[in-house]
Amino acid sequence: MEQIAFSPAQVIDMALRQVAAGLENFGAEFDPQVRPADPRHGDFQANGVLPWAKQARKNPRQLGQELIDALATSNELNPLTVQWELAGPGFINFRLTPEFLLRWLETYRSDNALREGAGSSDQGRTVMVDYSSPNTAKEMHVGHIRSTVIGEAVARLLEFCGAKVIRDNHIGDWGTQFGMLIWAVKHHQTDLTKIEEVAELEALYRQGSAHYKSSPEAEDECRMELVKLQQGDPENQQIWQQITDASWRSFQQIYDSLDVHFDEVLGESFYRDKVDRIYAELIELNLAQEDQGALVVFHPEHQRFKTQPFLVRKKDGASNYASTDLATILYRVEHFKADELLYVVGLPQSDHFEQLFLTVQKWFAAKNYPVPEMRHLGFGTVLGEDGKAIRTRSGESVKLRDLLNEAIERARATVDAKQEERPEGERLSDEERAEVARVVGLGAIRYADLSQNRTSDYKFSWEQMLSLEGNTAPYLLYAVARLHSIFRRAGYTPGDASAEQGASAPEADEEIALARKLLAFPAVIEQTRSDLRPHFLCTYLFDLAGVFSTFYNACRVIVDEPDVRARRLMLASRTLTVLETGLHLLGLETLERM
RNA sequence: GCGGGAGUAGCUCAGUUGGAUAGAGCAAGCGUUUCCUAAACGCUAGGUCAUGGGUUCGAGUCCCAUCUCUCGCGCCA
Repeated sequence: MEQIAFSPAQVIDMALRQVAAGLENFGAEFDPQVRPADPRHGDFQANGVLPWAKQARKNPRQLGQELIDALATSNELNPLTVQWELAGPGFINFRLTPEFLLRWLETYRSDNALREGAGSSDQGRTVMVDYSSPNTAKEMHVGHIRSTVIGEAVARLLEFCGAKVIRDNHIGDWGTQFGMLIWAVKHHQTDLTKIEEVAELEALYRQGSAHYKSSPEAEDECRMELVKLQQGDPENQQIWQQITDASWRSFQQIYDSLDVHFDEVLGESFYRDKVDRIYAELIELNLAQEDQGALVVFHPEHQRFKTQPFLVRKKDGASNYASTDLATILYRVEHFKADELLYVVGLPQSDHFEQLFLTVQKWFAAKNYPVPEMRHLGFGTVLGEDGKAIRTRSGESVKLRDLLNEAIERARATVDAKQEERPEGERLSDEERAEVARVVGLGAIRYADLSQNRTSDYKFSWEQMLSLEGNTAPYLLYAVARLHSIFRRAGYTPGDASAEQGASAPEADEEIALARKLLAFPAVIEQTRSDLRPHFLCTYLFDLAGVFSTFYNACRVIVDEPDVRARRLMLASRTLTVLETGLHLLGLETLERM
């Protein structure tokens, strides 16, 4: 039996390339541009003939005809699994047959099967994802949610595609604020080991900062504490360590609730003894130069960076985030053998990363170090209802913990309201309601963030993200819960092969539409992976849930005809699997009841 | 001043890198439940894709200009 490929689009793409390579009017460099198509036209379309014809100054219809004729005689594609035709100005439309849809659905029946199917694309690749990155002694706020949530989704996606992923939290645990903090700790006899909330550290910081500003002598006192810390004074070192530990205990609570776990937490302090080598190599290679007392890198070939400096060492000799970021990249390549480095950091820092990557490329090339693929996964700002960066009424940044708690509370209110509408016997227990509220509330925040294009700002709206309608977590979670309910009632376990025994190929319009949507999953994963924009996956899951609802409304699943019932159970089961797999990739938990 | 990002339906947003008649959701209006979760589904209406030029078989997407908003631009990260 012929093997069923995970990605039909890829098979079509390869077949077209193969055929084109042997044709005089095409060639090996022909890119067929296979894309998912509007369902009216087919499952996939190849657009590549048009630009090719344009460049060759030939008639696109004629070239297209030549290509599909050759495809027909080549045996690259089996006409029993896929049919094609030339359309419009020169598109080639491909339509998968119902028999193939059935066989694909029989093959890719579980999360594991999907994982295996997708897992070849990044096999053997080591990717480090740098995300979340809070500063110690400071509360995590809304600004961290995007980095944390997007970073986690990206990490999961890459794992799904077969990469070895190293999650690294590059915390801000070194800097001038520690002078003030240490001073405050010493003058308030604080027991840092008892601290569980960063808020207490923030209070200390405010005291230290107030003192710092009170007089020139006070300023010197704080600065002295910083100098002692930097010189390795044991007492200050210990206080610093305790501040870091206390901060981490607090962060950990949030990470636990979000199910985010890091493989490494190598903050700025980790690299402080690794920056001297950076200075030395950059100077040796003539990449860096002294300028106004500081060490800077210019990029003469770059419009802006020929004059806008990349400042790698301050004039007082101290390192900054440019130097530690450079040291970090070297470490990630030398120690972790990373092939790809991803930075989930806000878009305002794009200049920094552009300069950073440019510098690394030149430096590594000159030193013959392997140059990793580096990408800044920038994201937009979270805006309040007024369209400005989100703040509390008093003008402070919104604490992440408060945000998460409020989401759960609001979800709980909705859960309770919905329960009232149900008959007595079908209501959830108090415990179940709490669980539903937790999953829906946290899911809503996460999904609202991920379903938005990463690079654009987005408006934070409780009403919208917790809405039961539209492209939201509650809608999708409900679709999942409903599917579970179907199987409970029918007395089957989702994915149970015996329930699907003897399934016939999809027939009704709604069945075919659902099957085709399910088969679009591989292409969506590819697209999401290549751009690392989770909202592609979100849009797909929302569409899938909608197509399923239409199917579910039109086609009764539990019917008498065995083959029809088997195929509908199979469609329902696959929808459930794809929805759950997708939501889990995004970092959402799913529910069996709600 | 230089540079980045953005401007698509009343609102919130998609639009797979130049492809087929620009799509969703909310809000508005109409309809569907003796039937597997109505937290659902179907239908209607809603557009000069900021503005003006240009490139070509073809532009929301590319190039130029203009307007508006926003964010960066030497010792914070």
